[in-house]
Amino acid sequence: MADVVRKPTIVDVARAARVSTATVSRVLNGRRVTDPELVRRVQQAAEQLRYRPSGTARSLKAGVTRLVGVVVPDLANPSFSELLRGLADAAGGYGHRLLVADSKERQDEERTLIHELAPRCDGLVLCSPRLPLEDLARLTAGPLVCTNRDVGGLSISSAGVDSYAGMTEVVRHLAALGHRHLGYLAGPPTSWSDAERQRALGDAAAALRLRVTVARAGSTSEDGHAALPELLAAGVSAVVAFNDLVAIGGLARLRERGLTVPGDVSLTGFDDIPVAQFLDPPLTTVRLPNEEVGRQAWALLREQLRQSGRHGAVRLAARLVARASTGTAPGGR
Amino acid sequence: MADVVRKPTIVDVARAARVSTATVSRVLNGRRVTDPELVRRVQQAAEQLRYRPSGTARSLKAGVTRLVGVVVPDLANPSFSELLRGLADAAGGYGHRLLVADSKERQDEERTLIHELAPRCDGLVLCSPRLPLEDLARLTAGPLVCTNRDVGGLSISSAGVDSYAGMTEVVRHLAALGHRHLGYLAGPPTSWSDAERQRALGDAAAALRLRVTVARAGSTSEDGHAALPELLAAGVSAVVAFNDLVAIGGLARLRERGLTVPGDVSLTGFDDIPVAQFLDPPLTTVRLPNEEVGRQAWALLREQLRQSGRHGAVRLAARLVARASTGTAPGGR
DNA sequence: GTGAAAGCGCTAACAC
DNA sequence: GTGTTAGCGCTTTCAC
Repeated sequence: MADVVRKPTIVDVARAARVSTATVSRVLNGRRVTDPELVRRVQQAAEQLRYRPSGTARSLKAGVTRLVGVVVPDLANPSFSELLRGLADAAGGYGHRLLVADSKERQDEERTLIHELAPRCDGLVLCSPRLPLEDLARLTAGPLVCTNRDVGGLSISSAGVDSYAGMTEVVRHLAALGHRHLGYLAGPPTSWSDAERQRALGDAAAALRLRVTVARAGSTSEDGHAALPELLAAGVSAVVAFNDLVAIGGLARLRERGLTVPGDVSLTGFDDIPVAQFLDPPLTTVRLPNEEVGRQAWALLREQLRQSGRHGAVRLAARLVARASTGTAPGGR
Repeated sequence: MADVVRKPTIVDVARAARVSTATVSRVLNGRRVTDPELVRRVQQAAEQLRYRPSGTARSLKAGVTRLVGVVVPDLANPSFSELLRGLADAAGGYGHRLLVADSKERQDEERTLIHELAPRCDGLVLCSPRLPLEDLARLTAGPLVCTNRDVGGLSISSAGVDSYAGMTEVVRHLAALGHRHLGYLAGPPTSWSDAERQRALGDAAAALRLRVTVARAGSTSEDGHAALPELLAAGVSAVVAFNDLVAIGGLARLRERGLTVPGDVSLTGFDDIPVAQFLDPPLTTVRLPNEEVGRQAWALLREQLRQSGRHGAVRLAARLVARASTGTAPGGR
């Protein structure tokens, strides 16, 4: 009448080794057990039964899960993959694993996921959350870190990149090359990073007396490819893309139109994804330390895990990487 | 003497609402509770205490975690991101979440992660595991699915892409264009997918009486960029890359050398990552349904979750996408 | 030094 | 219909 499928528990091991469950626990956790005979019996029984202690039971007993919940708008977006890698590595160093979920850029899904993940984790990292601030405010139950997102005056930790400064550099770079009319291929409407970049673009352009035309694109190459003609029609001499992927789509469209880069039109991206430097021409872009953002997110979460209420904000520098996709404006000086 | 930090438990809610814990549980789980007054009291108490049921306790009671452990060699690799997305989506539809870990292409790390994740999940998905077959065989404890990996005669489910057929198509395509000497930019040495592609390349080339030169590259654009000269020195007329990223690096190197594609040299990738079609020239490659592999992995895992021991194998078709990076061989007919 | 037993937070039989 | 209670698998006092 042996249960064939049931996983062996500590009781089974104890019975097989003819010791108490306490002893099994002690042996398996390296606590002091003097009698070598008992140690041997326990190890042998555990081995033979292929016993694995239940992580759930351990978590319940310990009161912590050693799990970090992560909500991402799009798992397939390279920027988030990099962030995830940094986060996984940093948290892993402290024995914490990642419970990852994809919100597919949808606010309702994001809300649902947050509520579902929170009770199963020690803390949450929300990557570029699309949720409005007031919703975020209601979440202040457990340890929480937001990345690349303004958290207003809320007592929420945040880690991110200084998109504003990065974009300012881009505009200055283009202005110095004589461009007077810039086109912007905008990102997802709910993205705070996009709002931030657009704000920097507007401010810097105003200060330098540049014209700006904005076309709604998105976050993929298809989006950039589709939206670029609108900018061309407006007569821009330089195209600033929300990110590298969008820039790549724009670049393809420019080629289709028989336009050369940077001869006819200059082009910039944002992110400096690995392929950016291998494009033709190599893409002028802004390097974002996404992996480091992930690491910092963990550092901030850890602070809260150690002492609840300790929140902070980290803003990492983004710097312009000038390559060959930008050049002097056609009619410029 | 109120504990400020302690999270409220079901007992706290029961006390506050002056009912039993069973009633709290029933109300919160939508079980039948007739007295509307009780319902109201419970809801109010739960609300006010900001009560969240412990996921750990629920898991322990239920005997399942609703968690799927996933081990990936490199989180930042686009192919894995796509697979992850498909897996997350499919599993999410059944209320399961992903516990993701990055092995950084290291066998020992992979082994460690498997042993750490297994006891915390209902099942495991190993993406392109680098571990030798004999190690894999020892893991046959819980539900397990491997992706893009030969599992020999082991009773392990596997989902993957037919790289062999895909690569065979590539070689035939190039042979038809008159190429007689192919160069291969090989992937990571421990990758089974690479071995499979290389085998197909060898077989097809032999059948068509083509010469093949292999250069060790890797999985990144840098690797392709670095390894390409070796192939040029050998005098190949077409370069076949392990994947698109490697191909992009190779493409950049060809341009640096003043060579045109496909005029002087033809080039192919593998994966059809989103940017492939936007390159100059658009890359001839093999489309891999990575997201679908993720979905199938879940389907196979679910089979095992429903009935342990039910394993299967799914092999998805990969098809050649001929674009402009391949053309007739320079001296060819 | 080892075993017995309490208890982590929850759900579901069972009793009333 | 609601309350009482056992028990999920583990760790860790507390007795002996």
